[in-house]
Parts: sequence; C-alpha cells; structure tokens
Amino acid sequence: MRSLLMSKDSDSAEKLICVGDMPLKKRVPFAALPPGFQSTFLDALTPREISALLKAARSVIISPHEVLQQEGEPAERLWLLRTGRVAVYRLTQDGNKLFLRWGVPGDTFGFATIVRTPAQYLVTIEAIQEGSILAWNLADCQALISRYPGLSKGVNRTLSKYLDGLIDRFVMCQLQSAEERLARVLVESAGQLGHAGPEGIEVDLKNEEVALAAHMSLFTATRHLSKWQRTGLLKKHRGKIVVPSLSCFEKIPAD
Amino acid sequence: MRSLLMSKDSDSAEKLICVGDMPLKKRVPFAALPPGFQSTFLDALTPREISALLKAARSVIISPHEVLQQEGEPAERLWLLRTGRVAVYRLTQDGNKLFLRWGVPGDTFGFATIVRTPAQYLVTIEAIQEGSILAWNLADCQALISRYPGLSKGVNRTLSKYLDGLIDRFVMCQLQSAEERLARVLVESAGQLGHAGPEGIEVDLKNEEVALAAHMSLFTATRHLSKWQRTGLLKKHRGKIVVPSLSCFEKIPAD
DNA sequence: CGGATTCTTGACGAGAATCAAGAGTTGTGG
DNA sequence: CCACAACTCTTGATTCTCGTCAAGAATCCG
Repeated sequence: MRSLLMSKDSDSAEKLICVGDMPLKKRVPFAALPPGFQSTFLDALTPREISALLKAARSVIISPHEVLQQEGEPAERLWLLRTGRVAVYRLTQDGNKLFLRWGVPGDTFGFATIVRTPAQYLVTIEAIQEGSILAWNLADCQALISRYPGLSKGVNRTLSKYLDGLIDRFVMCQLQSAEERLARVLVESAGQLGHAGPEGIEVDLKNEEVALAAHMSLFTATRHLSKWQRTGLLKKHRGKIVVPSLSCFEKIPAD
Repeated sequence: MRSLLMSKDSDSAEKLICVGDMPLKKRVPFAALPPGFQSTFLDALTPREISALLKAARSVIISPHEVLQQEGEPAERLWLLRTGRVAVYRLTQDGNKLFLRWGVPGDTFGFATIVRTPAQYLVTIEAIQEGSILAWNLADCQALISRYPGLSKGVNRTLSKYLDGLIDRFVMCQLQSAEERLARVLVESAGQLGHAGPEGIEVDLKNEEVALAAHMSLFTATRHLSKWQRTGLLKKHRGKIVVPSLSCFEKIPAD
C-alpha cells in the first residue's frame, strides 16, 4: 500500500477545486493517510472500520482563508483533516471571531452532521494553510454508522477530548493574566503550527492572530511580544515569530 | 455548612461518606422515573434500552454539599440525576472553584467512566439540594454498552449538548460585561433552581454563589444586585433572591 | 514610488478586583 | 430572653489590568 506524503499538493490535488460546499471530486484510495497519522477519531476504530471509512471518503483540497464550515449552516458533512491547519472559532453578532482552538491533521469535525437535530454546525472553521481533508456526506455517514456501530465510540472519544480541551481553555481565560495566556498560546501554537528554522521554531502568525488566539487585544499582545523581544526571548518579523526555546514560556501555570 | 466557594476543608466527610466509591443503596424498580422526566441521554434510547438501563441501576440518595465526583479521581460510575440539583465546576490549583453549569434532573454525568482512558473525572460535581441519582458501575456500563450499542448514541447527544453549552458559556464570559453575565445567570438559575413564591420566583442562592456562577467577584455581584433591588427589579434576602418577573433580565444579548 | 499591511508606542479611561470597615441577619448557649 | 458569635450583605475608596484611540514607523508589493 502506497501512502501519500505530507506534501502540500498530492497528485490528485491539483485538479481539485475547493470551496466550502463545493463538488467533491474523487473517491479516495484505501491508503490515503500519511504514515504515522494520528487521529483520536480513527484510533478508536478497528482496521475494518477504518478501511470502510476511507473507502467511502472523498478527498478535498483546502486553501488558506477558505471557510470549511460555518456555524448555523446545516451540517452536511463529517470530515477529517488530513494535512494542513485550520482555526476553529465562533462568530459574534458583530462579526468578530472568538477563537476556540487550532485544528491539526487527524482532527475530525462536523459531528453535528450525525449527532445534532437539527443538524447545524456549532462552530466556524477556516483553513489557515494549504491542505486536504477527507469528507463524508450525511447519507454515507448514516450508512456507515448503522453498518459499523463501533464508529460511535470514535465520536465519543473525540467529543470528550474536545470538551476536555474547551474546559481547559475556559479555565485559562478565566484565571490567567493576559501575559500568561499569551505565553501559553505561544507554546501551543509553536507545537501545532510551528516549523523548525535556523534560529528556532518559526510560527507564521500575525500579531493579530496571536492576539485572537490568546483572547486579548492586538495592542496588549504586541506589547508583551515587544517586551519579550527586548528581553531576547524571541524575534519578531512581519507575520512571523521566531522562538529559540520554548522553555521560558512553558513554566507558566498550566491552569 | 461550607458552600460552593470554600473548598479547602473537606468537612462534608462526616455527614456522608460520599465521593466516587460510596455504598450504593438498592436496586431500582423498573418504573423509577418521575412522570414527565426528560433526559437528553435517555431520550435518545429505545424503550428496551431504557428498561435495561433502569434495571441495572442502583439508586443513591444525595444531600447538599456532598461531592458526587471529583475531577482527577478514577471514574468509576456513570450516573443520572433523578431529583435534586447539582453544581458542576472545576477546581483551580489554589482551591477555588470555576463554575461550569448547574445540573438538573435528567442530566447524566461520569461519561469519563466509559469514554476516557485512563478513566478520570473531568469535573467536580456537588449536590446543592436533597435528591437522588441512578448510578451504574464500570462493569455494568461495559456490559450494557456491548449488549446495547445504541447507548452510544445517547452518550453522543449528551456530550454534544454539553459541548454546545460550554461554548455558549465561554462566549458569554468573553464578550459580555459583568452586569450582562449576572442578568443571564439570574435567568438561568431562576429557570433551573428557582421555585414559585408569593412575590415571584425565589432562587435560594447566596450572593457568593451567584457571583461564582456569573464569574465575577462577590462585590461586583452585590453591587449590581443592590442596584436592581433599588430599582425594584428584585428583592433580596439572606441567601435568597426573589424576582417578580424575569422579563427585564431576559432581553440581554444571548451571546 | 505610492499604497496597503503590519507593527509599535504612548496617553487615556472604563470596568472590575481588592481592601477595609461596618451594618444587618441568623443561630446558639447561658 | 439576652448576649454573643458567625455569617452574610453593603458601600466606599483604591488600584490595576487591559481595551481603546491616535499617530506614526517599518515592511512589503506591484
């Protein structure tokens, strides 16, 4: 079985066009996952179930700024992030974004499709990197679940993990100062979005995005980042933060 | 009696040896639920499944201040609140409590028992009224689930509902002012804990508890409550708030 | 070279936490 | 029944964090 590598555009990639609710293109070969792929959802399933899932999946390429699902819209697909990164947030009435978390390969979304009635997405998800997802439409989901009741276990585990993570974030926002939150977001983002560079881990985020993730104003974020730059703990560029070592930021209270 | 806030001293020990693994009382007769009982968990199940569940359940009486599960402890039972009220919160390192929500009859807890590995409770739950629960131990849960895979659906729906509710609370805490949060907590608490009285809905909560639920200091809560009392929107007594009409408080932004 | 983003810094103010002090309420024991 | 202690509530003064606004600097891009 041949596995696709983590490359941005796989062979199947370039012919695919992708928009929120666009035409799904082609069936996924059975071994569509990169080696070492980890997923809370899939890991709870048997090989047989995974295989059935993958056979029914359709692959879609995603591009930065693309909205993959929008809260309130009818939930029509369950999907798994294969490569790339996404941001999960909730919209406020005045159009602002309330950040909830980053999504990384292996994360599964759109459970509202099979769990909620009426099926409406709970959150908005936006791609922030090139990547690809595996998607299942409502009918296929239902068929799969009735054929493989074990899938519910994967859903359970994933929902439980999200609940856990959200409680943690809630605790963080209620109990920690802006500076502590920012440090934590830096560590988190470095781990989930960062890539190695000559001078340390590079995180391609604008101050504005970091501020969003840390739940503070752009100015407060900038101030602390500037301070840390003066102290030499990190270096800033336009749209990028370079951290030589995370250790200084990690010792901040965990919750 | 210690109330919601002080958690350092565990003096509730003497009145009832509670916590996770206390003596279960007696087998439940098949028709153990009050008429009109509503439960997100049970409502997702077939009559056959519900009947099997109830037969396997054990009933336990709960008393105010009793800790029904404690975060971090091994999760050993799944349980359903039959009557009474509970508070769900998370503890901080310094022993304070971060309120998450009220629990009312029909709510189900302890999913960690069957979903998480290792099985550890995620949150702490404390009874705030006399009441009773139906509980299932780990072995029975597993037996029931393997016999009735449909149970997972109930778990799914319940977890999803909790996730939804938690996102809402998170949004509320991030975007609304103290006054708006307090108004909302009043409405919520009146609906879930309140009972009718001669002058309106009575909510038996101390200022301290209301403040906890609204995520603000005791003083800020007191100030707004006093102001509303001067305006005539409510009347306060020691450990109780009487609201003639909720309509004034309901018009606050929903999120 | 504009023009558009993105970042920086300072000044200011609103909201809410903290601290302090006391008033009102409830319960208990003598 | 009173006195006292414990608890709960109230209010004002103070402080602090952080958001908002303004103005400009740095960077990128066609």
